[in-house]
Amino acid sequence: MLFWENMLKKQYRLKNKSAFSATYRVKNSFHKGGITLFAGLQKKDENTFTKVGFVVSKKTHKRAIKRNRLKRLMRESYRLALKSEEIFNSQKYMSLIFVGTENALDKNFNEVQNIIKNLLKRL
RNA sequence: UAAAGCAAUCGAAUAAUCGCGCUUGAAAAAUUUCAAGUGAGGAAAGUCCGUGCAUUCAAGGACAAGUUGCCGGGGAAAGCCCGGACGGCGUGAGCCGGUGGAAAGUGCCACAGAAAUGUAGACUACCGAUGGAUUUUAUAUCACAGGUGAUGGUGCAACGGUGAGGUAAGAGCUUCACCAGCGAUACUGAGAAGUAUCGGCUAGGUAAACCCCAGCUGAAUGCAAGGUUAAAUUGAGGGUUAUAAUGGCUGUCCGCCAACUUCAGAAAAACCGCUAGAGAUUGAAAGUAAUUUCAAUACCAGACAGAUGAUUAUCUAGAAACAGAACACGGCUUAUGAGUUGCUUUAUUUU
RNA sequence: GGGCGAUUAGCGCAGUUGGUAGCGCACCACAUUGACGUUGUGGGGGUCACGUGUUCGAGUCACGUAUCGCCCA
Repeated sequence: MLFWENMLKKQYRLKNKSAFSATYRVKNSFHKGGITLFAGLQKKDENTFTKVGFVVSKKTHKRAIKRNRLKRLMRESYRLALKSEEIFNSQKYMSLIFVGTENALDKNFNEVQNIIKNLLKRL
């Protein structure tokens, strides 16, 4: 289980549209501070990777740079959480999706990091 | 020194740790690791113009439709750029301008006003010289014929304006002075146009109303264009290997896993197009300039749930603006913090 | 990435050759009623999204900007 160190390369990302909609359909979600976490089904096979997606919709804000900024912050927070092994039960799920909304747009890195840690705890 | 104008430039920097896309090489072995290199903008934006490129239709001519509109030059082209003319704004450096034709034709010009385009005049008004009538020839008189367009509390605009002469009253009245506008001729200029002289005295505005003239344009769809390869049906996508096929789910039995129907999805993948170019940087030459030509140098993003981030320290204006490539390019427009450089103007002070 | 459309009173909408901006609901006042509602009469409320231009004069014409919505997989 050493793949944690190299997490967030392409292969650990959620990619297919079908996979996204499948995760949404489980309806297992948590919300805090403008970020919503969707979790998929529990794993059947321990050897498969947990895949992650980050979403900030175009309706959240018009400017691409602000949406990109939030996605990067969320991704970095998740990466650091993995590295420090503060991930709790998150690896039991096949997929996770973080959805950023309007309230999270102007937050800085520390705030986003705290929110994401909190969300991971609650899983 | 202050306030302005124009042009250009920059678009925070350095170090450490962790991390990402792409390319190349090596290892491992079939997607991982290591190393090296490289990795957003002046607007990448808006999609307002114009191209290349691709597919489909058409292919000759004319009309229609659209579009542009001072002159010359540049440019692949452009609602583009440069230089000039004219007009407007500013004390000035300078800035702004969709700037052909209203004397081919049509429409419109509310309200007000006598009248809104027809060299008008019903009405109001002035005159009664000329002719006529009354009368006594003259003088005088007139709801006469007629003359006039100066007069009219209008209006954005009233058929050139102001002053003088002139007349019965008046009038550009081929009377005068100055001004405005129109036409012709001459000269200057490549041309737009400018200057001078002469002429005739008037021709309202609107073409971002129809229109006329001149120039230009095959039409439609946009890289999600389009091409190649592979696969053929899922219920959480794909690949490889191994094992089982009286198997799996369940403690056991029943039941379910075929097919059909219904519901919910999906039509998924890989490669090409894809970045060597109406390019970039530097230098030289031609030109007032836009721009063009020549030489040298290097190859400098290419993703597809979509790569540039986080932390710390130094620095600073104290965690700097506007803002993120998605086939590519030329423009235009809009957003933008703090500065820096050059030239010029105006004002003040000192010498 | 590409292509369209809309913006007028608190809300929903009209507004053609450019000439003082209207309708319905809502709101306010009065009348009717013992009171409320209904009904009737009257009234208020507008930067015509914003800016620049054309014109004597722009909701209307032209150009630019902003916001909102729709379509193409």
